[in-house]
Amino acid sequence: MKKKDFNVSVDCVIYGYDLKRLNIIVLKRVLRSRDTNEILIDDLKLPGNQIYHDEDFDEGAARIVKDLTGLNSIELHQFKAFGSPARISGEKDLLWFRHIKHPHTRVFTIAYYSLLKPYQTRLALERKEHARWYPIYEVGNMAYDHKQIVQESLEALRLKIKLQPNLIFQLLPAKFTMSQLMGLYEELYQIALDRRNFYKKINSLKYIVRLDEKQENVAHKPGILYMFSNDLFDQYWNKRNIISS
Amino acid sequence: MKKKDFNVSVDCVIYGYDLKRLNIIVLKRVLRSRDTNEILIDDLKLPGNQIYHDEDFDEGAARIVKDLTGLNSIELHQFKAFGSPARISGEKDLLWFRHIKHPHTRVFTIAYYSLLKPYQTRLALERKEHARWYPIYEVGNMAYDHKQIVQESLEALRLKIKLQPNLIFQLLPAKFTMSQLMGLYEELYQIALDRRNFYKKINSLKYIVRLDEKQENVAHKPGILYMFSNDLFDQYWNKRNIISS
DNA sequence: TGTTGATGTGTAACTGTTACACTAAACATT
DNA sequence: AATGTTTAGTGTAACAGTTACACATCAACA
Repeated sequence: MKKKDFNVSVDCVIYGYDLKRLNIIVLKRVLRSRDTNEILIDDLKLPGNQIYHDEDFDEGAARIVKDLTGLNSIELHQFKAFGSPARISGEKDLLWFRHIKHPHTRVFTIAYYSLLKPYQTRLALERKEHARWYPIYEVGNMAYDHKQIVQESLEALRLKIKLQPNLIFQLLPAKFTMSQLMGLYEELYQIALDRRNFYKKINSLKYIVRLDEKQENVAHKPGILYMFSNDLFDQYWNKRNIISS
Repeated sequence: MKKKDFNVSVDCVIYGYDLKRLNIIVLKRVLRSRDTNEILIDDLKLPGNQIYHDEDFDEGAARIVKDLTGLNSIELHQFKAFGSPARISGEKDLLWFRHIKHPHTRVFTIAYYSLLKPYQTRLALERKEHARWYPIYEVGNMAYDHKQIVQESLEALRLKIKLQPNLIFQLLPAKFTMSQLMGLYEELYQIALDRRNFYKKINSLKYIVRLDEKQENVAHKPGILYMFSNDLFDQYWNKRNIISS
């Protein structure tokens, strides 16, 4: 790359599960005409920022999560760098760059995802960009190539959780029922699971411990509560077979 | 990032299996003192380059492989971006930048790995950097953070092949014996496998077909030759279980 | 007290994994 | 021609995990 007409940024796909649907945090991108006040752009983008001069990618991503949610020490997973020269070439994107920001430059972005509990999170709504949770399977077009970034983050997350199932509990409350865990698997992988087999499977995992408590105030038979133990996970988790069938 | 004092490059970890050891392509980095001709630096680095102004990461990586091996249409796998401000801070690295190249700037790199057959590959040795195959488990210190990049590429590759075992055949000749395939698994994962169980497992995979041929000119019982069928793989390959044990 | 709606549970067939030891084939050596 | 060397090829039994499948239970509410 000869001329330095480009920027490097970090974008985050932040996941949350509200016990019904899988959501991500999106920001609003709105542009009004200065003259007519007509809305020229009104769509969604991912939280992201250019990284600072002496900042690591991981630090940049942590800063974005912190600014947005106030949460420190959230686990971040870098999954891919996006840098196609064409990634900012849509009509709206060019318009946005022309009216609001710097002249259009090539923008590389290092994409991250992270997992958190939406009901324990207050979004920093004071920002002009109006952050909100959005059901991931309902996101339509987004700014730039952010739709693609979301899609690839989902694939990366699904894969990651197959390999490190402990991560899924970052999306759940500390105490959860079997149905809630199963519902999350069904939502994340968009499949239907058999309840009896699921119970059997989970019961065989030593690191998910059954508590002596039940759900309260539900209008049906209350579920038994379980919790995930990180210590037991570390103790029991072993690598799987090398050659997959 | 406020000042644009940085560059973006692509580095490639190119794997080859010579039926004995797993190798990667490395380049020599040599610096001699202008006055005394004393060797100041003599170590190894990964093939890599800054990307062109209008070039995709994938294109940049393809260009590196092409320049080095003459091979087109090699599959490339982006696995991580490295961009820590400290990644170029070793004594030798700073020396190298000072004497030979630009003033030291922050360098981001998008790292790729790819798989090829070393015995079908002629390295472009005319380059001053003297490319060569190097057994991966014997690489010592490398320039910059390249040792770490190699290590992480290996982990990414091991994972990838667990999930997409078809890729492993890119490292083998079109016709191979069971022992060769098993040897590659043993080398890649640094484990010992049981031959009978391995044979049973492989025979159960419909996409690995037994040919009516044997090894020739070997000083022992010749092995039966097998080949991998991409078509059959696509037909039979299914996703595995969601919740890993 | 009955209705509603989600929870909790067992078995049998099947599939894949593990551990384990001897014979066969080709070439090399004498 | 006989022998040695080296690697290839093969089966079984115990075990572990996966699948498919139907009915009784409990809490809230009307």
